[in-house]
Amino acid sequence: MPELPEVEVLRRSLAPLVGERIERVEVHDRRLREPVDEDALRGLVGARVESLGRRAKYLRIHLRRDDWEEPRTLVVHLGMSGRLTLEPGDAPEEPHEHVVFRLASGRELRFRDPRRFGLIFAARRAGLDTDAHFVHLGLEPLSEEFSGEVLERVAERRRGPVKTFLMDAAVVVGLGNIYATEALFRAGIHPTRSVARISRRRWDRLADAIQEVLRAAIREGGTTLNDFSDGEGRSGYFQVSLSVYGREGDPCPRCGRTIRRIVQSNRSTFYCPGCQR
DNA sequence: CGTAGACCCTGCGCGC
DNA sequence: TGCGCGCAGGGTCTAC
Repeated sequence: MPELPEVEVLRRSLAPLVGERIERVEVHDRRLREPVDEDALRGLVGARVESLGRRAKYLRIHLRRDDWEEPRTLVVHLGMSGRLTLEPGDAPEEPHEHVVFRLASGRELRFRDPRRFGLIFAARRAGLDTDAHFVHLGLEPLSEEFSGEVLERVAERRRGPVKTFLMDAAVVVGLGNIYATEALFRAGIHPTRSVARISRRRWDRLADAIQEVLRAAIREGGTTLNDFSDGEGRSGYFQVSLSVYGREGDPCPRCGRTIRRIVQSNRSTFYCPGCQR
């Protein structure tokens, strides 16, 4: 469900969390991508939310408590079907609500995830980037150091199709199936093209296309295909701006040729045979 | 070492 | 209407 734009939209929508204090933690089902460490989460009671961050598709909720020697961070990954919402405490419990944080204001932060590919854990904030979940991650695409030049340099050590390359978090983070697909359309690059056969000019175009599509999606509140919503339950609108993703058989918005679907590494890829070479 | 494929899990929409 | 199948926005582990 969520790629970088959706997690970023979620992060921004949860601004009202800042200053809140955790009063109680309920773990209803520990079976997620990794078993939930119930004790570690309950150890967060009494902590106050200081700020909200993001790395790749991971949301980071930074916490402080007076008697802690160092701050901790609650890390949430939504997997394919996860949702994190801030709700009034009297809202009815919904299916698959695995973890619920009761807050001092009476509101609740609820983590719901039907498919249970998501993840939630607490860690010390210091050195978080050397945690096993983060240490291997590649470039942040919306950062200063991201460019066609770096992409090209990383690609020198790699082979295989560019779509697979873009979806490898060791290369660049935050791009999933939708935005990797859309960025390639915008850059006019065929998804099966080998990374060894992409010119410097096209790497530049691709880096620009990645940043453009991510920024546009954030602006539109993310992509809601089925069930994405931000922390306040609002849907995104970027799905109407998708050019090729999910549009097999439709005419290409640019040239009118029929959009095709293929499978790469077990994932659907959509592209225009006219515009992408 | 890097890459391709299977796998984790539930729900939904489609065709019969 | 009911059922089986294929598919879904992610990440990790294994076998080459």
